[in-house]
Amino acid sequence: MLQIANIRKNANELAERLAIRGLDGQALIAQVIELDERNRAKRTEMETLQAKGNQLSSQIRDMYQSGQKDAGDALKLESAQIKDSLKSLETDVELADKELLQLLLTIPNTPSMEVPKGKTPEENQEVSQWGAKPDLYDGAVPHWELAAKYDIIDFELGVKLTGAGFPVYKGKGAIFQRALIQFFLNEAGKAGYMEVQPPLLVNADSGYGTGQLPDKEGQMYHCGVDDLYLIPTAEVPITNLYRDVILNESQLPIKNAGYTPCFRREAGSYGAHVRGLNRLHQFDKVEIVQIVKPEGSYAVLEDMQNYVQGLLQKLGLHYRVLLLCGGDMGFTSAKTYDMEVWSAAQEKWLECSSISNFETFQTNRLKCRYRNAEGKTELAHSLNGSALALPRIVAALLENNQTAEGIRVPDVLVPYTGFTFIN
RNA sequence: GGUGAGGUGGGUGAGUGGCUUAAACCACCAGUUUGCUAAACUGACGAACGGGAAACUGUUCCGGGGGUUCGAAUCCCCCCCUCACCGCCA
Repeated sequence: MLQIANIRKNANELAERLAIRGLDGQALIAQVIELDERNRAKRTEMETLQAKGNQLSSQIRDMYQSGQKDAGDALKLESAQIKDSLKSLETDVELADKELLQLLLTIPNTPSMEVPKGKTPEENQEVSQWGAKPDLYDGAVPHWELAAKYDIIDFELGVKLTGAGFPVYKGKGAIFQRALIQFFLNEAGKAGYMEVQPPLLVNADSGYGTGQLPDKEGQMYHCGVDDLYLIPTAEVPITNLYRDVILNESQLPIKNAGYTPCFRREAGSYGAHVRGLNRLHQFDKVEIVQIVKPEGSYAVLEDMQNYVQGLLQKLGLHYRVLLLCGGDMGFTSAKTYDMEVWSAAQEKWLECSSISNFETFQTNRLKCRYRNAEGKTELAHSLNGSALALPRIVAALLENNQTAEGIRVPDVLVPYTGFTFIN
């Protein structure tokens, strides 16, 4: 959620930034400011009256204590009248605040000025590419066929147990997944991220804190009996560790990493492009999260982005880095890089990581603040990124490394798998 | 699931209707002094929002929501959560 104080102060800049998403920023901001001005006038009126009432109350107290009972009784009447008029003023202010809040909740984060304008994925900017498309041998097939051929991932079995999008990993397939998770976690540890194991179910407050609620309500699995949500990403529980917290400046930057399964309903996305591991309801992911001081947050975004590139390079995967255009960014992000790996047998790019700076958009909701050098509390900036999401990495590794003899395991993973070929 | 006890500032925790501007202690911060991984002393120290150029000032906030009252952390009602014990159980 955008900060109202910031909107008041930097109206033009924010309007311009919203326009990067293809929205009418001027109109939105103008609407907010108009509501805000109206609300503040009302609030001042209410507070003046409250002050008067408080003053009367202490006068009444003094009179009773000095034995002037009649005078006190007279003031009581006046005080009761003030209370009456306060009642309607208070509801007015409450309604006005609610109206403003509702409006603010519908406004997405303001893109950073470096974000390209645009509305569709085609307008994303390719920043860089690494590696080259592998030359596959003649018998090369997509990963879902490899999965069946080597009996490492069973999609039908998952359908029996649960439904589509819940695959069962078997044998070397299961070990391969576990090896990747372990590799990603160890790398994160080496890069200074503290590992956490958060709960996989969260309450509604946490959902609101990181912005999944009310925006993406339908995308999360919900346990009605206990009113809890299955996490769609570790971003939710890990970032919410810092909800309602005032940090000391010396604690920043906070760097956390966590592995969790992720659960997504993916309502409405069916079709050929969801085949195999391309889109699942349950998948594994290692997530990195940072809570930092505002002034350095964009440098941190670059660090995180470079860190994820390093992982892909160690795995030897051909990838490209995209700077998302305004219209393709998530609701809460100010700047997002996507990483896409090349899937050699499907001959297309697969998104495997998304790294974003949220500036104060999440921390404003989370009330995640820190005490700066002057001792003032200030909202921190939050960032996160996938490092990495497993299924599409697995898909790319299976497809790109397939040979007539089997699937070659990348060197960096061999210490974790204990085998060099899936065959 | 049963029974009981609780929810107060960054933390511990006092506070049963107005003198609370929320005590005290701890932590954090600043300073002084002594000097070796630090201690002692002194001082400052809740948050959000509003008004003001500023000094300053107003309002709200003691789990959440209602109510009683001129006045509520304090009294009443509803809800939520936590802890302890018992039961069940990995």
